[in-house]
Amino acid sequence: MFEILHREGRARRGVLTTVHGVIQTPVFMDVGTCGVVKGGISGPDLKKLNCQVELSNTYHLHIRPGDRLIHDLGGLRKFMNWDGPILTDSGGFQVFSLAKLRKITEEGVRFQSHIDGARIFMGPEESMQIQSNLASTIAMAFDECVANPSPYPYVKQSVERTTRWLERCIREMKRLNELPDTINKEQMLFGINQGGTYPDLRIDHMKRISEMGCDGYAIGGLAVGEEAQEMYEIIDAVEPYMPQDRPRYLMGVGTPCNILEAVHLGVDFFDCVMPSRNARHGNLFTWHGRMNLINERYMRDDRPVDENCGCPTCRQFSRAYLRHLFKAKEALGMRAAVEHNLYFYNELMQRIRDSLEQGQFEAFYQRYHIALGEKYPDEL
RNA sequence: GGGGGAUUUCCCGAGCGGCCAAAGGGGGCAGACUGUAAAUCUGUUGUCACUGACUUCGGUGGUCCGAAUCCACCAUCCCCCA
Repeated sequence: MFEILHREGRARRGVLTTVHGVIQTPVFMDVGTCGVVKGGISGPDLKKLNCQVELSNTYHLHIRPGDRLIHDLGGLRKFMNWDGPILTDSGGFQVFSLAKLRKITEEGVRFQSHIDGARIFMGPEESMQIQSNLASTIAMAFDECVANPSPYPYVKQSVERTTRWLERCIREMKRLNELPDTINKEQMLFGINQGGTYPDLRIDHMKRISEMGCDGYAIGGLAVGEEAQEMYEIIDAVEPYMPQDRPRYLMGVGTPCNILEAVHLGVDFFDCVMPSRNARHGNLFTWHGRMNLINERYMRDDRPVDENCGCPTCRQFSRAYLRHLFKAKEALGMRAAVEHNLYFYNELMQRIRDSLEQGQFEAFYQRYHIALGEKYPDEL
């Protein structure tokens, strides 16, 4: 159940209660596609980084090690030693990202495994079965994520199919939650809004799925090719049609600025590979903007990445040392960088929540919505 | 003492008379990354007054219209025989 504690403009400060714990929103979910956050971050590590929700992926875990195996070992939470809530993505995004390796029909999607080329079929029922086996807290509906821009007629028929797929997801989940060997019989289901960059398709679709009684609603298919401004316009257009009493999740987004803008527009849940991926590439997020750790200017810089940051990395290592670790391709560098970025993202959300509780969100938004996107200033 | 082979731009290494400021790696520098086929990808890497000019391929001299490429000597390194 979802409860809204405070509002400021369209922004919401809420609490989602789940069988695996309480989620304070707005929240960022740390992405661990294959049952681990890349860079060597364990479940207990995530706790120290103030992670509330871990996100894993249906498609990847189905291919390896197999969802049945994970079921037999007690579910993904036990498997990866993470005792908090998990959201599993449905494989819908792989319909987009593995475009060269798949074929879509009404029934579902035929993928060619990116690991060994084996043919895999995934439709709404299969996706729900896999997610049920993984026993995540929240399952995502199986959708088609379309690249932006895509032609109107294609997006229209794709969205209609995604609606029919949602009906099948709901039916299948109901069935699975009643089976005796289902680990999490309270699994929640979030529906996903699509419609590319066309406001009318977005709104029509949102109206349709909002009547279908999902536990939450996601906006998918954004940050996949369109300009940020266009993304905000879509959120702005769709948000009024999203149920007030359900969490809203903007899938795969994004930069700290994107998140702040979207909270401002009424979104509660976020996830993105950006903090972990950029960290692996030496790119760190700070309150002064983005720092490229491998830049020459940090060679002799004895200071932590951010003097005011409480993360394990900033408490232990200098910029110069981290730069050295990156240059030497040492695993510790990546791990330390990922820890910093995840801590930063979770800290960002904490500060957003605090500001909402204090009625100061608008001021917070004005102060940071530009600054967070800047390049780290030379004088610092 | 005799015979043979090498020496290329930061490093390794291709080039064996014009299309060579010189392939390809590595390293360096910078950029990208948005429900993760991503410890990946892109650009750049002699100098400058940069759609052009100048200096560079161990050194010095030479052959030729033209040399990193051919010749002579010198230097350094490696291998083989004594």
